[in-house]
Amino acid sequence: MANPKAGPQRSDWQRNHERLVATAAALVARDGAQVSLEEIAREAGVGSATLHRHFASRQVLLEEVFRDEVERLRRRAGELAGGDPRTGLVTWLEELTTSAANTRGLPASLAAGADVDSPDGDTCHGIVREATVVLVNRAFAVAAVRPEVSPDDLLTLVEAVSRATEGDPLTARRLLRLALDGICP
Amino acid sequence: MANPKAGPQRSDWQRNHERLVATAAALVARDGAQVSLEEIAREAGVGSATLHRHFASRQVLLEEVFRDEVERLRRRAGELAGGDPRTGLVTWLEELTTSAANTRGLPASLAAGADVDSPDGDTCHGIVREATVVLVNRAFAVAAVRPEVSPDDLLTLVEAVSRATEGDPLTARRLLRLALDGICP
DNA sequence: TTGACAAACGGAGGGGGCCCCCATATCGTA
DNA sequence: TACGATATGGGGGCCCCCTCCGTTTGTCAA
Repeated sequence: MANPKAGPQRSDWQRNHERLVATAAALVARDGAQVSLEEIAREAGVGSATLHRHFASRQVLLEEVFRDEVERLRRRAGELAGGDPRTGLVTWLEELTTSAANTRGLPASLAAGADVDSPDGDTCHGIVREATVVLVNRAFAVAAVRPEVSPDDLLTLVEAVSRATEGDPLTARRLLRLALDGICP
Repeated sequence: MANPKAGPQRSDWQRNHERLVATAAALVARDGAQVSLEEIAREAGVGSATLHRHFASRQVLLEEVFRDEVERLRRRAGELAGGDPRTGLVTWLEELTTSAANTRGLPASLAAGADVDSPDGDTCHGIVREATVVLVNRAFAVAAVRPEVSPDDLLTLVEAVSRATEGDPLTARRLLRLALDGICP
């Protein structure tokens, strides 16, 4: 239904789709990822059946809500992959954490996306994961990261920290630095 | 209602209270902290009104469900406060993380408890927090921890990691060690 | 322009959850 | 045993998720 490969849809379909995503973005930003789907439909001026026809699950809707921000992050990772591997990875993890802590609902959505078994490029979690893998591998190559650390470890850590500090990017950033540097002197 | 200072309650009150906590413990262990309160009441053989009369909120019920495990942890912290400050703190954080990751619903309950403004000794979060403060202060005294690290930072980190790895204590432990030691060599 | 068909819509309802009201039942005691 | 305080639970209100199905709307060919 929300299939990007599908042919041209009717104009009302497209209009409603956009209205739903925009409304969902606003309400998720205000109330978090658990906001009522009924309320999103009401606010968008469509019946709840329409919402469910467009998005098979809450997660599918959230994926679309956060797609732009995640695309921005992906491009940023591309930039960082051109510079110093160590700085690049650290900056990436910091900016990812800050973005997630700043974007209500994103940490929960990224974490939920980790449990879906669709190709990496198809989910927000997958996109972030691919970017992280690239930057971690570059850091590995110059021994800037402990060898026993995996990209998924780092992702779990980032998602955990940003979820625990949702709405407080400064604390999120501080906790991430703590984890990166270690607790002991 | 669930006030421990209250005088002797009627026997049926006490019986139902115990049944509810025991049933809640079983269902939370099976399904997590979001299990339906109606189901707990049904399974315990009481009306849902009775459940709400005994526990003003889900959080109050969870506090009671996890009280024993948290008391066990508190005692363990007391033991650890007698040995080496550095080892004691690290062991404490590891065991706390492992316990939380192993106990379905506990991470969520601890995190939720952080937002309640009741005295530290009254909530599971508060009890864990007091224990952590003691051990962190001992570690501070021998400079075994970076001075900019606060007990609440460590708690947030532990709660975040254990929540993100709920049901997988090995990963929880690995991620905690990572954070304690730092990501880079 | 119009007519016909596929595509899309939305109200309504079933199933469930949370919480509370109040008529009823039970416990402890005199 | 009878009485009053204490505790119970069914049922209802309200909201949520999701689907069915009768109705509307957009599109395109004639």
